[in-house]
Amino acid sequence: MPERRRGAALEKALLDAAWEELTDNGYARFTMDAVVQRAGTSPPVLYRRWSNRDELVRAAVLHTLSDHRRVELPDTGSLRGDILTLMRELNATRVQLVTVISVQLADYYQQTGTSPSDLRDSLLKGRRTTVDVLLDRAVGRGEVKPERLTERVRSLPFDLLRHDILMTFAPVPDHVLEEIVDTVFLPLVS
Amino acid sequence: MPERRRGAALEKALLDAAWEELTDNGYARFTMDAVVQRAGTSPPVLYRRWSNRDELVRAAVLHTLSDHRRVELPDTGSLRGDILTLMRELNATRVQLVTVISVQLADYYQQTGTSPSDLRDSLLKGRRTTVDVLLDRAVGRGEVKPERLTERVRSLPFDLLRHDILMTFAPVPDHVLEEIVDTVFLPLVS
DNA sequence: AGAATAAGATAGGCAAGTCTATCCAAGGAG
DNA sequence: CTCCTTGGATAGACTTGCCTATCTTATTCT
Repeated sequence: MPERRRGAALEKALLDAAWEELTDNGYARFTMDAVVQRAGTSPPVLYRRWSNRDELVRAAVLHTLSDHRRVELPDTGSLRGDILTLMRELNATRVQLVTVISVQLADYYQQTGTSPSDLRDSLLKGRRTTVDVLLDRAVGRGEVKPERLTERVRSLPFDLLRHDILMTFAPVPDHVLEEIVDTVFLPLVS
Repeated sequence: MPERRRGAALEKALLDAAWEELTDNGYARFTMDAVVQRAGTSPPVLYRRWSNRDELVRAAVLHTLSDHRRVELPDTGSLRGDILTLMRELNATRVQLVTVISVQLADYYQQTGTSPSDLRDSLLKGRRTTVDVLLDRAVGRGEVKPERLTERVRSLPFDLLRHDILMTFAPVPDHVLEEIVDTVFLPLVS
C-alpha cells in the first residue's frame, strides 16, 4: 500500500505531473484527466487546488520556473569560456522550458493577449542576470569595448541559441554554440 | 441567392477559411465546425475532401505556403537598402506565417516527430533564395568580404527577425530592423 | 482514543467536437 | 430537357474531456 501524500508533497507531485504532461503532450492535448492519472490521484484532489485547466497550467509553469531560476555562474577566466559554459548549460537544461514557454503556451497567449516576451519581462524585471556579471567582468579585464555592448549585442548569443532551439525543438550541437560565439559574438564586442 | 461554388473555387474558399481559423484561433481551438461555418458551407462538403482535422490543417498550410512563395527582389543599389527592404517586406507580410508554422503547429510536430526546421528545409530544398542574389550583388560591388559570408552570417538578420517575431507574435518595429542591420549584420560582413 | 481534516474512488451530468447518414437542390453535360 | 454530379442542410450517434456530488478511508491533531 503506497502512503497517502498530503499538503506540499502532494501539491508538488501534482504540479510535476502537470509539467510533464505539458512537455510530453503540449497544451493542446493537456487534459486534467491525464494529470490526475499521471499523479496517481483522483479528480477532486486536483480541483480542490486549481479550479480549471488554465489555472493549473499557469501554476505548473510558475512552479517549474521558480525551480529552474538559478544558474551556476561560470568563471573560466575568459569571456569566451564563460559565455560558452553558460550557453552549454542553458542548452542542456532548458530546451523543454524554452519550447513550452514559447510554443506550447500559444493558446494561453492568444487568450490573454500576451506573448513570450511579456512572460520573460515579468520574470526578469529588476533582476541582475548572470550575463550582466560575466560581461562586467570581461569589461574589467579589458576584453571587450563597453560601448559595443548594446542590449541587442548582449543578448545576441542567447537569442540565437533560443532561435535554434525553437527551430529544432532539440539541444543545439556544441559546434554551433562555438560558431555563434566565435564568428558572431566575439567579433562584435572586441 | 448566392452562387453555388464548385471545384477549385470551393476548395480554395475552404482552405482559406481553414487558414484564417488557424491564424485567428490557433491549432488548439481549430475545429472543423468553425471552418465549415466560416466558409459558409456544411460538414459533408469538408469531409469529402479531407477526412479529418490534421489532413485539413496540412492542406491549408501547404496551400498558403505555395501562395506566399515569391518575394519581390529589391534593388536599391546598396546592400543595406536591399536587406532592409527585404526585411521590411517579410516583417510586414509574414508574421502570421511565421507564428503559425513555428507555434500553432506544435501539436503537428509532436505527432510527426518533426520540427519547423524540417518543414523549412523541405520547402527551400535546392531553391536559390532572394538573399543569395542580394549578397552576390553586394560581393560584386565590393561591399562585403565574401569569406565572411558563412551560412550563419548570411541568415543572421533573418534569424534575428524571426526570433523577435516569435517572442512578440507581432511585426517588429522598424528601428529594430535598422538596429539589426547596422549594429550586427553590416559590421560582421564589411 | 476520538474528532477533524483531507486524500482518494466512483459515478455521472453537461458541453463540445467529430464524423456519418440522409435528404434536397443547383447547375453543367449530354 | 433530362440526367447526373456535387454542393449544401439537418440531424444524430458517438467520443472525450470538464467538473461536481457523494462516499469511504487514511492520517494527523487534540
